Amino acid sequence: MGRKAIIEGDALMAKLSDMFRRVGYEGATLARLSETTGLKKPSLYHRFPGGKEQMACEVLDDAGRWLATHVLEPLTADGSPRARIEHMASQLDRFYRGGEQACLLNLLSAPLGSDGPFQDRVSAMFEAFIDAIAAVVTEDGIAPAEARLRAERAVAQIQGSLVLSRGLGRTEPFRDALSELPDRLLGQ
Amino acid sequence: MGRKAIIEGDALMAKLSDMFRRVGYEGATLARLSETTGLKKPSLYHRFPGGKEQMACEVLDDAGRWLATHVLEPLTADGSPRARIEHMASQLDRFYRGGEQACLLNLLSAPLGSDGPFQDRVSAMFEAFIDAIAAVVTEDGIAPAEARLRAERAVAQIQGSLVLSRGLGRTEPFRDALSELPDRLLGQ
DNA sequence: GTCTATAGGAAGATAGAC
DNA sequence: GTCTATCTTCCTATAGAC
Repeated sequence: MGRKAIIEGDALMAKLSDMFRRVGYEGATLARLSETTGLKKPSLYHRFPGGKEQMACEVLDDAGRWLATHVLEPLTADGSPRARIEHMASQLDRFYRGGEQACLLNLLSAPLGSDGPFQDRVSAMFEAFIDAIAAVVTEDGIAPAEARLRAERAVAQIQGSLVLSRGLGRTEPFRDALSELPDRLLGQ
Repeated sequence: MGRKAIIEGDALMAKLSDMFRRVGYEGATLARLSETTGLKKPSLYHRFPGGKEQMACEVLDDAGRWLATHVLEPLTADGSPRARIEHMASQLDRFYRGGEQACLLNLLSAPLGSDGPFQDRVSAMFEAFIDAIAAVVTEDGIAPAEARLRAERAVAQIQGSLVLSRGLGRTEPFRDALSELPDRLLGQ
């Protein structure tokens, strides 16, 4: 029962993800990534031969899997559309730590018109998020085009509330966005 | 009528602002700032003795003045609340180049809980933006607390639509957010 | 699979000539 | 007020011992 000397897979990815979400891609230097994980730089390169870019890609893929498993799949489960959306809101609250953690999709987005190494992953994750929400809204009797519009607006609202929470230094905007989510998606 | 050899105040600030909005604070290296302005690094330091941090501060202040003059002050002008909000939307469309330019307030925000050199400016600008919108909504007969909530949501929607537009590589989310703005603020 | 030590280059910033 | 040349620091990345 001795304490693990070396960080393992899940905890490692969590530490890396934390850093990227806190200071962004450029701000996440190898020195900082090394300090937060307890692994020296050559050890990080041993696990991620592609360096920082590979770390960010794997962190993004990890977040994508968490999103799919804990947020999107439950949207197709049993229960009323409203109950499922409320469940999604509570999962998003965990995902973003009550609004204290920024979104990787914001921090790793390339400038519009260019294409950074993460752009395909980012846009695919946004699309998957929007599609899953739109499906539930459609299921509740809203026309598909209107449902998709509402889903896009909801995703934007969540992203923007995270930006605003960070900018204002308080998490109320994020928590308000979550609480407003069911009515905004299913209203009238 | 000879061409100016050296870039002047307004054009200089525009170039710097462009770069910060495209690649963020860390991505805006002095080499890039030098290339885009046509001024060598020592010339930039001559004009901004505080270096990159001062450049970002002045760019932020510049944006704050533009926001106050072209977006917020017209909100207190003549005309119906709806007409003023529609005018604000068209000014925001210019400000963000139809959704193609990111927002400095997003790119220069410090991690929640810490306080970067721009955090005071960023939160003050967000507050001013929210206050100005809330005042118009209140003027239209909405209770002050509800008006402020709507204003916060609207600012978050705009910010998030910019994030989403960048992530998806298309500007529809931003333009949709602008068109939805009047109804969302003044509805029922 | 981890480490110490270091290479090689780009970063922010400055000295001093013109 | 601009420039060439340079400084120091920090960055990503690797060599090679254990």
